Amino acid sequence: MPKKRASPKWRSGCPLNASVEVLGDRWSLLIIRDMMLRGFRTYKEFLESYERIASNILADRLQNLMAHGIITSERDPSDGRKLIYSLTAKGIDLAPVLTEMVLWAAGHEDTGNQELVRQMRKDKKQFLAAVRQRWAGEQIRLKSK
Amino acid sequence: MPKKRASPKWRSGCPLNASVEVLGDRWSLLIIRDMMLRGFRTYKEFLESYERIASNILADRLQNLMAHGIITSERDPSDGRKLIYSLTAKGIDLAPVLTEMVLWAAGHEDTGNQELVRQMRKDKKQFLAAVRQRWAGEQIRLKSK
DNA sequence: CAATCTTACTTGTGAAATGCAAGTGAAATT
DNA sequence: AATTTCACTTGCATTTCACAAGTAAGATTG
Repeated sequence: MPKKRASPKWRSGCPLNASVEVLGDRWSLLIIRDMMLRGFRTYKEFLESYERIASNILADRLQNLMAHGIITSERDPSDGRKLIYSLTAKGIDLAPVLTEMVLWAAGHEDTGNQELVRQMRKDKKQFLAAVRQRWAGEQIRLKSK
Repeated sequence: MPKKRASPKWRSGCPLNASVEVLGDRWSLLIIRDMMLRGFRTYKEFLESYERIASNILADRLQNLMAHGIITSERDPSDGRKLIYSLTAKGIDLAPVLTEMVLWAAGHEDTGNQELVRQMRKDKKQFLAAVRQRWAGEQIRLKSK
């Protein structure tokens, strides 16, 4: 179900172009990966992720993802400093995109994380269902502290 | 089947990161779309594609895609000025990635090209088979001129 | 409850990527 | 022989990115 355009105008009406304009940079999809696969939900967690995004870029990408309705944020009720970021339905729907990108690279590049790849290859549908399941509750997991 | 790494080192071993490092810019996937879906095969065709890539960026992206084994090039036997670009098997294997990106955007953004989207939604497998079929011959189609 | 620490950012600055216009050389066409 | 086409380069201005440092609000500590 198409919605109003997030940005005033696309370079073109091609849906692939729209995806590229929203997600075609070196960080956005990694942030989504961290949320989807690793359960990261705070700025600090993203900052400390392996690829070492710069803090200003992270702030910018989070704003962008929110502006496009892919994630939302809310205060952590148990710690007023924290913002908890969540995937929206639109964000969760990126799971198939991430899956295919992972499988492509795993098949053609020298990469690691074979466990994830095995799981994705074994049963793509089930993997996607698991991601949806994980985010279905939408309750904020508090750190066990 | 993992191969030797194209670039000396990735930011991380995550396959998603590898994909993002190779394809995570605003043009590479559009070039692949033009080849895969529209049958474009020359520099001039890419240059004149709707989104208007700059000539120096196009040259750079084609080099990059070749360096990563996603496309190859050869002289047009019937016109020594032209280079004919072709997708490799690795490039063709990006079809599922493109498909999911198209379906995601078509479902969540206000985009056009509904015919393509309908076709992809109707039968994803068949659509992928058609792309493979189209590129299976690997013969150079000469312009009917 | 004041000092310190955490968290989520900003700000400043240099480096790199991008975009635009114009040019170049080899091959084809007229 | 002159012109056109093709696949790029080159030069330069603009934008984005990256790194380091700083800041303000809220939480924790002694």
